[in-house]
Amino acid sequence: MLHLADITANLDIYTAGLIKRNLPQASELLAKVIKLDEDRKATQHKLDNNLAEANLMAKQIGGLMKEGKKEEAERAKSKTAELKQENKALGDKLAGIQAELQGKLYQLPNIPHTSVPAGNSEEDNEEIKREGEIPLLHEKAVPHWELIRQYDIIDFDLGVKITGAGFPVYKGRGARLQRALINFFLDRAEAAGYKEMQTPIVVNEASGYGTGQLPDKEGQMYHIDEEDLYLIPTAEVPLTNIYRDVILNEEDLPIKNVGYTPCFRREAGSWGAHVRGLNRLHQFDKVEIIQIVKPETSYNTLQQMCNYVEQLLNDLNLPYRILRLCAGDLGFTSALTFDFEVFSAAQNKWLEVSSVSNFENFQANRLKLRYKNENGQKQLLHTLNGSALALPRILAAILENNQKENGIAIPEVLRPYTGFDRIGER
RNA sequence: AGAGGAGUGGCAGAGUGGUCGAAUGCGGUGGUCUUGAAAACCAUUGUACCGCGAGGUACCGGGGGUUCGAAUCCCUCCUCCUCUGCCA
Repeated sequence: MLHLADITANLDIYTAGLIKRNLPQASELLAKVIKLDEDRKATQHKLDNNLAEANLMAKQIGGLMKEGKKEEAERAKSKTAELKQENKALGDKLAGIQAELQGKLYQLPNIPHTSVPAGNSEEDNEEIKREGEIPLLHEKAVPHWELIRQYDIIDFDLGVKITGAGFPVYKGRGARLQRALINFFLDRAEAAGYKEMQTPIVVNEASGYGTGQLPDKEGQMYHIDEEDLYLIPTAEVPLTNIYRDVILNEEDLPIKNVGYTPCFRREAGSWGAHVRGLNRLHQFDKVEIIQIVKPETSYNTLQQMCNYVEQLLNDLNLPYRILRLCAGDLGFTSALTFDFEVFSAAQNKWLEVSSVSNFENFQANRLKLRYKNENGQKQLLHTLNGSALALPRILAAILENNQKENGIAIPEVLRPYTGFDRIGER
């Protein structure tokens, strides 16, 4: 959520930022928000004054009662009725204004960083780096959805039987390989100074609002009606909401946490012929890193997190490219996002496996996540996160890129985790 | 899940209708004393909003209600504890 005082102080920047986000009516939207805030202040001021008066009268009545002046007290009481009614109306009005203001603010996305290219769709994303060699596959090479059948390591039909489409069953060496990747990612993160956290994978509404999945993306999350809870679409939600309503000390910073969780996405409407196999699932595993840092260091941190992700891809020996997302493709809460895509050779396709973002204080403002600076003032922090990494597409790329005529070679770094160096015929 | 009990400031813990934003203790911060430290003593110490300021308002688990007035009474939800039941 954008910070109201910041908007007022830097109206031009915010207007331009939202226009870049393809919100041509930004100026009117912000004017409305500012107007609402002014209304809020005026109404609250009036209500506060009235309440002060009512408090005073109540005290006087109390005094009169004590002195035994019952009649005077009764007379004073009758005078409060009108004031009370007025305050009730003012209170309702204030609540209405606040709800409307809150609603408007919730609908405003974060403003893009200056380096974010203009654009409407993924077509306009800027490729800033390409690394690694695209493997030459043998003649009979096939996409991963063939390979998993051939080697019997992932079973979509079983998933359909148990649950439905998009919930695969990992079997034998397939399961082992996935577990190896999870452990590899967690160990690496820990070595890089991230603290491992195991969180709930079901969250309440407040958490959804805290990181920005709610109010507008509820269609993307599975909802448990009975308890009014949501299945997490990413570990970002629980990992970051740990710090909701928290005031940190300067020496606690930076916060660096990592968590492995399953993630659940309804992906309503995004299914199609181009999405096959492991490319898009309703349930998938992901290791997520988050950082909470002082505002002035957050872009260094973003770079550092990108370097970290890059190193993982290098170590897995996967060809990848890095994209700077354009304004139109940028997530609602993000100021700057780098997407990492690996090349899955048999599909001849780039697959997004990580998204590393700086949210600046957008989430922190919703979360009320602050720290006490050296002057004792409370200041909003910056939050960042990144996938490190998302499992299924990494798996797809490993399977496709490393396929030989007699099996699939396991990347060196994973062998200590898998305990085998290839996946062969069943 | 059923029965009972409880949720108060960083922590512990008083307060059951009116000078209570809240006693007291611990902790924190500043100071006195000391070569230094400890102890002792003095002062100070919640959050948010409005206001240039003086100051005002709200907050005693969340929401609603009764009352001139609510931490205190009522309703409701949440959480924790004890006992019973169930269970990985």
